[in-house]
Amino acid sequence: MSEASVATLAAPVDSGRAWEVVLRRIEADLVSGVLRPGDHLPGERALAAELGVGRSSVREALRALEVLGLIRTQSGSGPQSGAIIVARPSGGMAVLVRLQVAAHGFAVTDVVKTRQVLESAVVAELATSASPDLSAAIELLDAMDAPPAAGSDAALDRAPDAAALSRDEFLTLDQAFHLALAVASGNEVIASVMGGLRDSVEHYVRVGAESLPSWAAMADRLRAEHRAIVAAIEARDADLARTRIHEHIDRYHAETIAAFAPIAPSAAPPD
Amino acid sequence: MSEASVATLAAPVDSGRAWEVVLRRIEADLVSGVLRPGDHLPGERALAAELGVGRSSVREALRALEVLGLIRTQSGSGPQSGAIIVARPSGGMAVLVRLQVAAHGFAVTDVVKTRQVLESAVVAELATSASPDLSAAIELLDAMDAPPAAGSDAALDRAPDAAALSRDEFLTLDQAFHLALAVASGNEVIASVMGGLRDSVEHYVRVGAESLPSWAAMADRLRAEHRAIVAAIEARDADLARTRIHEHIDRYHAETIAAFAPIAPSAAPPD
DNA sequence: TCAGACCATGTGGTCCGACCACAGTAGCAG
DNA sequence: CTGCTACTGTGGTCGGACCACATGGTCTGA
Repeated sequence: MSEASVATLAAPVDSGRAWEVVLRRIEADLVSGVLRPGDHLPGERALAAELGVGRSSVREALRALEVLGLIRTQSGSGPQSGAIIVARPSGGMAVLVRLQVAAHGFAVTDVVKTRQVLESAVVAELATSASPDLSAAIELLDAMDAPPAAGSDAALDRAPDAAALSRDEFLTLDQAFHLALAVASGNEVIASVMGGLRDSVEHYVRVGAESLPSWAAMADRLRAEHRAIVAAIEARDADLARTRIHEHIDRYHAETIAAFAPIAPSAAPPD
Repeated sequence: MSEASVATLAAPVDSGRAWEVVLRRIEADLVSGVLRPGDHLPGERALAAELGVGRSSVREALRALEVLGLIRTQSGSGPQSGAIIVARPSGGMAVLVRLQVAAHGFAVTDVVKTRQVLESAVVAELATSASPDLSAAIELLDAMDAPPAAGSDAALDRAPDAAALSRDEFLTLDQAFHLALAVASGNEVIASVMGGLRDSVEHYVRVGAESLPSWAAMADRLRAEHRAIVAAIEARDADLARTRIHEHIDRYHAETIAAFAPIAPSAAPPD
């Protein structure tokens, strides 16, 4: 069975493209348990020889798996090199959603509405959960509050000016907070989809944030709303948590995206 | 213009792998509106020359886009050949989730839960909508009822009298019904995500359906539940609609997926 | 003996050239 | 005008070649 030099010998079922053969094989190994998260895939050359296809085809399949977030590749040698089955799903869904939004020009309002639906469910789930672990989310909130003089070693290199965090830093933490809630709810699927949706409108959010009359005021309100959401969860008030995060997202996008109204590609690339 | 062999001319920023450059470029064209659904991408050779990368790298990027369900490729010549931006967002999400499930990245229960969240929101939205257009969904329900005592060549070894539709036919219509509800709610993003999630567990559903003691009974119950959901929407009872579709999905998967695969409760790890 | 430089090895990343199968299309022959 | 054929362009595949990189062993000098 190691004789795989000629396709006619080892491939009774061709089933279309060569890279699909590779993909199918890897999926089969995944399902059967031969391959597990953390395992190394055989080298590209070995895989090609084993399956009787060219290395190019193997690479195309590997590329597909990589964008799906299933594997991670690394050049060089050593235990970290090669293609490794990724344990935690991350990124793939985000890329997918972002590209589909880009391709279909899905209305931003629909994306926002979907976020509301998902995040409402997340906080409601957390509020009705026995002992939700909000520590990660709360840590992020603390980081968003943190004045640079707080002694946190993470703020060592940051200039201790009046504005504690830049817009980008704040928005990154904000994104992480929302994601942390989803993760805390234990549903990786929702977390992944949420991440993708957020990514897909990220550009609009950041541009919109630039044109706010007062970013500091906005940040303050967001901080307060975040705390209120967590408080509602901790108070086991699912309905209140739903309402608060719904309005939180509503206002957030109303004041950023709507700020520069038409989504029209204003182009104007700086360079 | 054809001599763009040197990357320094057209690529001031290298940004890692060559195929990522291609991916980024296509995404940018998608976002900016240069590329729209239905459009043809430039040929692989042309794209390679334009971006100053090898054709292999272009192909890897195209492969990524293809598994993501963003493009469709076709050999030969003519208007249908080449890489075309796909109009309907279908397949990509299904592949992603299926593989992640296979790699133990996603729990099937999480996929099901996410469906419940999204579909509950959909029916609630429809129930509170002024004049929801359920005609498409109802047509599908009628088709599921339809007893085409003959003609259905798919019912080869099935009892031709009692079982009107084969399992596959029924499940296809079922999928279409759920999707029709999402489309009727007007949120394409939710519809797209829902479709992908449903597709991704389709395999498990079909296998599970094989082992049911009585498919006819199951089909009857599903039909009744579908009608009940529509009735709740038409009665403008959002809460009832939510409850009904939630339980509908619950039972559906409880009797199929759980039938052959003991799924560990995600929220309650044994400890 | 030990530390550092050095090279052999194996990995993915990339490019290139070649060939194939396929599907239209233009052109020719009838 | 009709029908067939050859051409053209597309993606699909393959094999080889080279690169950059990281590791691990070996060699050399102090």
